[in-house]
Amino acid sequence: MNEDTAADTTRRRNPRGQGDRLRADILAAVARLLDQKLTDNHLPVSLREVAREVGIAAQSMYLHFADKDQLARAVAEDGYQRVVAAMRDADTEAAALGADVGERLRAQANAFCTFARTERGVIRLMFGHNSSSFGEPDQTHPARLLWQQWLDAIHTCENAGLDWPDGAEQTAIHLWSALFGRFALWTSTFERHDARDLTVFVDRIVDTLLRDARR
Amino acid sequence: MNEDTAADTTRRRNPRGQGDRLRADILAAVARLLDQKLTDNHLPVSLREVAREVGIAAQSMYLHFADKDQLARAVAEDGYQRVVAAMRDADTEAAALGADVGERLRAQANAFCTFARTERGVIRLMFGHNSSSFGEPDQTHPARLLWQQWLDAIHTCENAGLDWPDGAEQTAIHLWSALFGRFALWTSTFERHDARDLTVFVDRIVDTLLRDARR
DNA sequence: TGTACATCAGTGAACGCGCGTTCACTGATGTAC
DNA sequence: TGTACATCAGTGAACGCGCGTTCACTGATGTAC
Repeated sequence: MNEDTAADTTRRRNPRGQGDRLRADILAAVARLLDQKLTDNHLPVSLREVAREVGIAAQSMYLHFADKDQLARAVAEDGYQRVVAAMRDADTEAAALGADVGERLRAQANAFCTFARTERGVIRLMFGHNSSSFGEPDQTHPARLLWQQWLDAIHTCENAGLDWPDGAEQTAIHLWSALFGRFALWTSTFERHDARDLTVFVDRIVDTLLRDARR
Repeated sequence: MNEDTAADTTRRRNPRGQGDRLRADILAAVARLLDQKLTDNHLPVSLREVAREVGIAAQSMYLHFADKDQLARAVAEDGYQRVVAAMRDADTEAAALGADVGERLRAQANAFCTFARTERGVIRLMFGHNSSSFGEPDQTHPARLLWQQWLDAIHTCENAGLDWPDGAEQTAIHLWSALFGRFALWTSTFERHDARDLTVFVDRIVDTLLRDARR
C-alpha cells in the first residue's frame, strides 16, 4: 500500500549537482498532501483569533461549538442558508414587481453573485471541501439546499412554458457552474475587481439560456 | 476606523436568555476574518508535514524556499506551468492527428479538466488567493500564463475563420469560468465523482460555443 | 598518484509561540417560598 | 417583602503539542596541485 508516497522508501541523499531534485520532490509532496487534505474542512482561522475578534475568552467558543470542526461546519451551513434566503427574497421581490420568470431567474442569479461577492470568505469555505466531510454521503450536505433552490428556479420557468434543451437538471448545473466559476475567476486572478463585470456576465449567461429555451 | 469589527467596542455579557446571540456573533466574526484572510495564500499543510512526506528534516525545506510563503507561491506557480504545458501538449497532439480548430479547443478544455481532476489540491491553491498576494499588481501573476493560453486557443479559432459573437476575450473568460465552475461543483458537492460528467460537460459547452461562432 | 581543500546536500538540537482544549470557577439575574 | 437557591453567560489558569525558523554542524564527493 501507499506505493505512491515518497515517505515509504527511505530517502537517500541526492548525488552532487542534483540538489535541485529535492525541490521537485517537495513540490510533489505538497501536491499529494493538499489532495489528501481536501476531505477535511479546514478553517484557516484559529479559534483564538475568532475569540479575540468577538471580544470573548477562547474557551467561550465551546459554549456553542463542540470543537473547531463543528464551528467550520456551522459557518458553511449558515452560509448555505443565507445564500438561499437571499435568492428566495430576490425572487419574491421581482415577482411582486410583476417580473416574468426570466427576469426572476436573473434576479436570483444576481442575488447569488452578490452574496458571493460580499461573503467571499464564507463561500470559499462552502465550496472548499467535499461532501464526505459532511457526514452522511448524500442527504445531509447543506449544499442540497442551494441545489434545490436552483432547481426550483429552473422548474418555475418550465411551468411558465419555457423548454430547456438540455433538461432542467443540466441547465441548473450549467448556470450554477458558470456563475460560481466566473466569480472564482473574478476574485482570484489579476482582474481589477469591478462588480459590474459580474453583473454583465450574469445578464449574458441568463439571456443565452433564455434565448435557447424559447427557440 | 474599523467601526465594522465587533472587537472595538468592549463586549458586554448578553442578558439572561440571550446566550444564543454569542453564536451569531461568532459566525459573523468568522466571516469577517475569513474575508481578510483571502489575501494571503494560506498553505493548509505544515512545513513539517511536507518534510515528513518527503523524508527529510524540516530545516531542509529552507535549502530551496526562503519561508513557508515562498513554498506556497512555488506550488501555485508550478501548477500554472504544468496545466499550461498539459493544454499545449493536448493541442499539439490533436493538431498532429489532423484535428480542426474546434477539436483542438475541445482537447485543451479536456486537458484543463483532467489536470484539475488529478491535481485537485494544487488547483485549489492556484485559485485560492487573489492577485495581490503575487506581488506586482498585474504582470507577475502566474495565472497570466493560463489566461494567455486560453486566449491563444480562442484566437487560433478566429484565425481559422470562426467568429465569436461576444469577442475573443469574453469567450475565453466564459469557457474558463464554465470549466472551472463545473469542476468546483463536481469536486465539492454531493455528486458522486464520475469523470464522465466532466467530459460530457466539456463537450456540451465547447459544442455550444462553436455552434454560436459558426452561425 | 596522493592529499589538502572547497563544495555540496543535507542534519541535530533547540528557540519561543500560538494553538486547541480542559477544568474549575465567578458573579449577575431571575425564581420559589 | 426578604432571602436562599438554581441558572445562566461567561472567565482564569493551565496543559501538552506541533509549528516556523535559526544556528552550528557533518560527512560524502569532486577538484587543484
